Amino acid sequence: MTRESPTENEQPSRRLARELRGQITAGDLAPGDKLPSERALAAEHGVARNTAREAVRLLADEGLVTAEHGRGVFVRGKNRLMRFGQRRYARTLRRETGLSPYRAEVEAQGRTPRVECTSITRITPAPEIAERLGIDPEAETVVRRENWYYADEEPMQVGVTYSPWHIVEGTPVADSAKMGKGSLYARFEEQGYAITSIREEVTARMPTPSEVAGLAIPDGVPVLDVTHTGYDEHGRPFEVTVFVMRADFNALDYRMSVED
Amino acid sequence: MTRESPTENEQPSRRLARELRGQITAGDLAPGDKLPSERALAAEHGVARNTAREAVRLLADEGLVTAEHGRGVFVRGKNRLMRFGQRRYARTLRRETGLSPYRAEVEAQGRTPRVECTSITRITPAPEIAERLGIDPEAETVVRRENWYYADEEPMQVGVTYSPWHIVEGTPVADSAKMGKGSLYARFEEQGYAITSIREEVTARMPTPSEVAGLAIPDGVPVLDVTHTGYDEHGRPFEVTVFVMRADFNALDYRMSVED
DNA sequence: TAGTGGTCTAGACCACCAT
DNA sequence: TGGTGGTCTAGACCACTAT
Repeated sequence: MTRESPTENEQPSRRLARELRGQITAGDLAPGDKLPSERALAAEHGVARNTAREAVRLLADEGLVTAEHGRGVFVRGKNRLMRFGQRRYARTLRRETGLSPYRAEVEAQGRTPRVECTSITRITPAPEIAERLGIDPEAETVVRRENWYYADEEPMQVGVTYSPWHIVEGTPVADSAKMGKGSLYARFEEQGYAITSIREEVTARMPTPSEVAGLAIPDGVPVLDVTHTGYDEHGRPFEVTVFVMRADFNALDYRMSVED
Repeated sequence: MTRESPTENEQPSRRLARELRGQITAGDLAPGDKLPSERALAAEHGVARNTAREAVRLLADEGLVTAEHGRGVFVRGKNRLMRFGQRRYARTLRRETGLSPYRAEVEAQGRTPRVECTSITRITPAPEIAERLGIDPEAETVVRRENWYYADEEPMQVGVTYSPWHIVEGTPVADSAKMGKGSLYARFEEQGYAITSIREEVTARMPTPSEVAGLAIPDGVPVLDVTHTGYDEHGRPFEVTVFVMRADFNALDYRMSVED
């Protein structure tokens, strides 16, 4: 599969990257190990520092190493993945643990979860949101609720939930002071909107500069972009949540039957 | 959300990147437009060529532009997404159209699909595969079937299917000459394995060098990595397929009910 | 303070593309 | 052929980290 033999006329930066990659995959450089400094690599291999730097950049783009300013370049470990699927919304999970699915998943990994609602505003929905909520964006406003999800104080995900104003007006969903414990979906259920079916549209992309800053995303790590729509027992959509997750820490796990 | 105001002490490369990004998002530079050459950008903004180049690299990493050797740097258009979900496996789709779900999706977009099976081999499965197939990797071999998916001759996905030898021995699944038309799942069904439920584990990552080469993936485009397991009516797994898809052309669309 | 990565300069040559 | 991006050199200064 992966061809790792030297090519003729191979460029110095590629050659150096290939050598380092080999040491990483062979285990000579283990996760957490520090690579030689760019200056040392340059001297040892008889290239300019910028060339050694380019080699390191290639590895960073592949997600194999992470550079830390002033400290060095380190081999990235395999990260524990948090897996989220439709069980995220299961009622039994909420009833048995009293925990939101995010908290349950993080605690299961022995880490400390924290969820912070950073803003609740009332806005005119973007067309994509209004379309999924089945409302007229010019006639109805929505409540926009931004949640940040941390594990051991490291940011993992951002979720922005949109819900029609007429559904959440006066409820805890629209007022952080009244949210209480447990899942957002418990609050929806109390308002008569029990989540019964969902749609999840998944894609991946590189993070925007503000996402890099907000989620502290290292180089070479993409994000999963999940647009989730929740439907009640009558098939009516009542909330859309756009999740942005670090792809190196998060995965999705769906199990479903195949319809005829 | 996105902060695009100049910062004090902003670095020249970031400043130039921000200006170009602004022109792109404002529409002054439309999809398909060519950016000024690196040398022109450098001269116009009074920076070294390497600095202009760094600015372009930042935009490429965000997926906003693509550099084409010898031609120039171009603004990337929004790509049509092909959406795949559990309907991919629905029997009615196979029966009504006689097409594989991939072909159906691509034709629906007015493009020309092609699927090529590049290799069929019999191997000892990797532990992750054996685990999902519920077999002992030391006691049983699997058939490995590699399929490449194209749209207008542009590679979109690779899918590698693993199935226990005892299930596919002597069947068209293990012999490309006998495959015939239609979906692989039609062939499985003929062998008594009707796909009834599925599990899909989704994550995203940057492509490996060989994936970059094989799928012709531009800079700054991640891949979706989907491990799919197919189960028959008795809940027994009979095939695992690992899909690698360009994230800028592919999306996943799942609809499912939430269990109690 | 010494060592690290981050950025920048001002050149050079090469590989690719269109004309 | 001229213009483009791709790479490389050999320096320089800055920002961050650890001691």
